[in-house]
Amino acid sequence: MVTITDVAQAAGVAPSTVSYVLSGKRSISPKTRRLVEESIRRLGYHPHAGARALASSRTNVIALVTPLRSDLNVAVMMEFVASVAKAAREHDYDILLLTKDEGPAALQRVSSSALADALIVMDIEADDPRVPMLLALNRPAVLIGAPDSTTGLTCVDLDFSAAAAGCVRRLADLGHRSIALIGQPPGVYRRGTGYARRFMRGFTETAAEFGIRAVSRPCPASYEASSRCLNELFAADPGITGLVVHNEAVLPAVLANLRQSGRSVPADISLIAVCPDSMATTQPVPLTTVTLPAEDVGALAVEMTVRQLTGPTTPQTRLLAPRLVTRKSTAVAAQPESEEET
Amino acid sequence: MVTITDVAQAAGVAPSTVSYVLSGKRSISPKTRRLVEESIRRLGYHPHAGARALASSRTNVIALVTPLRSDLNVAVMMEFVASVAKAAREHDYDILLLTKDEGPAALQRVSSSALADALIVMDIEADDPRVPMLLALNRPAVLIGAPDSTTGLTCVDLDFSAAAAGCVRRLADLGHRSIALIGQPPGVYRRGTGYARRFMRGFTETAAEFGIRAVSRPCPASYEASSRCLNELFAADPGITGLVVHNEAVLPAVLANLRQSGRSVPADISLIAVCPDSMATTQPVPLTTVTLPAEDVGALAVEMTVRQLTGPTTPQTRLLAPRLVTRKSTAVAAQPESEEET
DNA sequence: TTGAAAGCGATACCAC
DNA sequence: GTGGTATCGCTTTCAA
Repeated sequence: MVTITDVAQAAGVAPSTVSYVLSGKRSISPKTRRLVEESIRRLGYHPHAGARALASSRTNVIALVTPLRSDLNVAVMMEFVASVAKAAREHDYDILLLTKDEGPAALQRVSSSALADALIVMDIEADDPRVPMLLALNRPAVLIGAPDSTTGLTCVDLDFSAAAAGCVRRLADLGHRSIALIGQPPGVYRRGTGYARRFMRGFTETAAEFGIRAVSRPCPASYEASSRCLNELFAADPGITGLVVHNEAVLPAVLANLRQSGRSVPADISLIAVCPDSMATTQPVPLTTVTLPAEDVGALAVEMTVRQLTGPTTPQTRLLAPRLVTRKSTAVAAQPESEEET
Repeated sequence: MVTITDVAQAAGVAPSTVSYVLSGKRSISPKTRRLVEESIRRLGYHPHAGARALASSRTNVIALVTPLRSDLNVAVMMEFVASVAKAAREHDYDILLLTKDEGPAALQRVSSSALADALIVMDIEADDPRVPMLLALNRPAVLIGAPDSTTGLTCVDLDFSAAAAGCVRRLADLGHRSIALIGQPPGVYRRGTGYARRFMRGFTETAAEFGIRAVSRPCPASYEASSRCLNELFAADPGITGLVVHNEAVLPAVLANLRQSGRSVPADISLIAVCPDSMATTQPVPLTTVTLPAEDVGALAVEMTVRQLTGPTTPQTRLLAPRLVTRKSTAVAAQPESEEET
């Protein structure tokens, strides 16, 4: 193994000098710098992470806590994880992967054993057991998502409320007066996962503002459930012409159902999906979607983490704007028979 | 911060004794053990990972290299990652997450800086640039997947060849004499990703053994591409009654296409999909699938890693058997008119 | 601008 | 069965 001493000897300087060249914490003569850097490269020196952590109390590792088994939104989840991983590397941090099932104790363990300098925690529930632990740990932390009470917490999230509002506004602008939302599986709301609730609330409220009828329903991830859900929605309001689907898994099922029941998209029903772009283009009709800027969220989460690591910061919650991408599943509402044309 | 010395003092023993209680590397009197364990719990002691790594040259971390951005098989990928993470924790290891884009240099970095004791590398290509690096590093490593040459490597993978054979056999048993395969996107084959090739080869070869006609085609992940692909397959052999889809992304698209072209599943076409169970049940017809035992693969990869860490082992490649789950998308082939009934 | 040396918190060897 | 202590490789203070 190549140590700092080896490098120092090769360069004819003291180990401390090598350390300073690496850290940039004091000025080094150009000549010495050259010498040291040369030796580092020649010997293929990489500082020993453990030794460094021990001496400096910093690991350059961020723990990422993510719900790996959640069937919901696997693709979206993955995008978050990927963007966090990428952003972390850009700041010279590595990612230690913890799963949500490990619970609050895992946070404790990682923090106390100095495995990571900071934590990024995903899939936050309304009353998440990991939150009090996080607060107690007193380590830099960023939540992706937000619990009911965000006091003392730094949170980043998509503005799901705005996403829902955007969907409703678009449908309203197209002349739809009766719209429906197919939501996430019931369990997601039951657990109080923030984004699902916020989306549904935003949907209902914005519809109210626009004075249009809106019904919504959670929907389990199976074909039958989605048929049932769709039927219930149309039973509740037969005049529905606009549909928002906030449930990736049943997206193909919903489209198949609509077709089978003789409703064509977008002629009869305008549909907006909340999903990654990749899913939008593998459906029979390219879907108008609200895209969740996972890339930005990940980058921002890392940035806020690094900022906390660099100096004191004040807790804040930042909500990112969603993007509405228009494709071919939305159209102007058919003229209702009751209204007369001028 | 609570150190081993604090615990030792609280328990009235030497630090080394605490260390031995923890590691079990020498016998401890029941009384001392109680005393020490008590103090550990009371003080909430967790050994400092860096200090431990420095003194013992072991980190209890496994680096997992995974292609986070690959659009293909996100769900399946995630299952692998999840199962590796879970299995690792069961062996008291943590996971350091590296992405494939970081390339071979990342392996080098992680190994040289002693961030991890071993590596698990996913999504291996025929001539993967990470493989020579892995060989050079001389660290315990397990590949999930396999390159062309596996000399000196420990690999775990699904037996995609057997998976394909299983599909063909099933279709043949049901009386289908003309079958087709919709494969992964062309890029996957071009990169020489082992599993895709092995599946396609297995498909063709087994069909030949059974003396039935088989055509296959890669398929890009878009609706249009999948229509085109389907058309081309039927153009190549209008008599196709059995279809294997080894491409999650276009699965809904293929089903929609079949329906639109008036072919019903399973009456006219028997379909077997290679995908996670969750996708099988959100389609209009519950799909007969070949399920990839991701859970087992992850567990086995970790186990083989840990074994290497524990003692000397001989390189070996292990292929796991796929599971064929019968649902409702497969049926006995319609009696061809040309053959007469007895 | 650089060097010497004291820790950081464990492990594991050597004594007893 | 237990204790003392050198050691791991690096950072950072103190001195020059």
